[in-house]
Amino acid sequence: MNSLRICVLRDEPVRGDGGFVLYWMVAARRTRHTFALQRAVAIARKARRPLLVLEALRAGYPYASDRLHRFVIDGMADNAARLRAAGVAYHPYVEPRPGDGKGLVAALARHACAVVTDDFPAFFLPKMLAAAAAQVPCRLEAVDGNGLLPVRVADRAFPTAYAFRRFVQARLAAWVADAPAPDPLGGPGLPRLPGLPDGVAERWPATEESIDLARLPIDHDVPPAPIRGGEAAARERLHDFVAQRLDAYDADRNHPDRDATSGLSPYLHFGHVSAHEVFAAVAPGWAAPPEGRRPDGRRDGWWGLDPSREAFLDQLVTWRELSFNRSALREDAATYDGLPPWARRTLEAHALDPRQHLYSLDDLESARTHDPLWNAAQRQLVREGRLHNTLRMLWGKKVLEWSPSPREAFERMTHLNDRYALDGRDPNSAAGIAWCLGLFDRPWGPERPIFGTVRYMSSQNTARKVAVREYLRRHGP
DNA sequence: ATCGGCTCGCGCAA
DNA sequence: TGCGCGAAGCCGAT
Repeated sequence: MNSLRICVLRDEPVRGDGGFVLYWMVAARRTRHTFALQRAVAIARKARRPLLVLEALRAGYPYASDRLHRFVIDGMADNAARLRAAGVAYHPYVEPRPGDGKGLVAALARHACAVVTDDFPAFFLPKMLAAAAAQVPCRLEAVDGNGLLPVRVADRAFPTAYAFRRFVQARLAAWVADAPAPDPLGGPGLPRLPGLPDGVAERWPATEESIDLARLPIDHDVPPAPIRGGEAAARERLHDFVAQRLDAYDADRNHPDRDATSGLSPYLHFGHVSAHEVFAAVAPGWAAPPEGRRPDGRRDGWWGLDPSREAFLDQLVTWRELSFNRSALREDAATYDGLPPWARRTLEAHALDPRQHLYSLDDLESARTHDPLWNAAQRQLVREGRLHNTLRMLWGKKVLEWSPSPREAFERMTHLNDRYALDGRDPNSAAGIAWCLGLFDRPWGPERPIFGTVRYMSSQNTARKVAVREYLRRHGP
């Protein structure tokens, strides 16, 4: 495991007299293909101490809802089964009320040889980690298992996919070779942990899969999504995609009426599957581009694979990792102010243009606009927790067109996506939205009202280019 | 049906 | 300094 993956937040020797090594799982919520768990196991083996995995879910984080909670708790059931079978202590904890979990990590860390956790460059996790670092009295490491490349491998954020592709193409082969262990729990067993430190289980009791979400102070107006979360569902989804849909990905992925996308985004977001495992399933044995291929930033043919695999890997590697790189290196990544200067310039020059349709956030949230295709997209987001890629672009463009200002449009899109999308609050998802306002894109003439030179899209043209009849029917009122 | 122009910033070649 | 090129577009001319 490359040292760029490990961020030492508290640099102390591993305590020989600790009761266990603590892995505080917050982002890579899985037991396979995970650098963080692998690191925690390695420290525990060397110290000959048990491992304790704490998987926590707060109640008071932004947008906490039945939907997001259900998905994470599904994953906890998988992790519980796997870890308990491997003889590793596992403590799943869902906060009953905001703040109740305060002190749990510190209470465990007092007895720990060292603490390992996940490094995730977005949402409230960096702040939570910084706060925890002040409470943990022993060695604390945050492990970056987000992507094929460590998120901090570059020292700058890239402005375009083209520029990032050049960078990735020159380095990817080496990083692909440095993959996490498929099963970090394999090999010699660890000593068993006799029990949690006194008082911990009483004050912070373990959560059951059957927990009653209705009793939690979270947003009950966003019901669970129609898909199950967790590592097992993620793996099933991955293998189903590779077997059933990958071959037609290039031809079908942009067509809302065809069931052609991978649907892996929510699982990647919650760490129920790793980018490495997805990569290995899609491009088994891939080690390097064809002989003599230059890292020129071009998309086609670089991998030496068929067009469908190349198209999917461009999503998984170029676009996803571009957004993680941006999220880790730019403080303003998740804000309107983080848009490229040309885009802000042109949007603000048109901020006061008259709007033909001006909707309130409530109109948008309730899918009450004059545009049936947009309403269908919004209903898919609200009902299913996802939004087809092709329509997400159109969806965002129209939020810009129908909002009082570009800044307000950005806030609304972020709100709707973070609240309803299972993969909201993720760098990749956030970049997909910001793209609608010019991020990673280029200007396109002619200059238009509201958009300026930001790329324009119309529902009419979208419906002309791709079939949406079935989509409109399925996501009708 | 296809084509060019619209427009900006970059990386590289010269 | 010039040039080619880029997430998925749009529109009008041919």
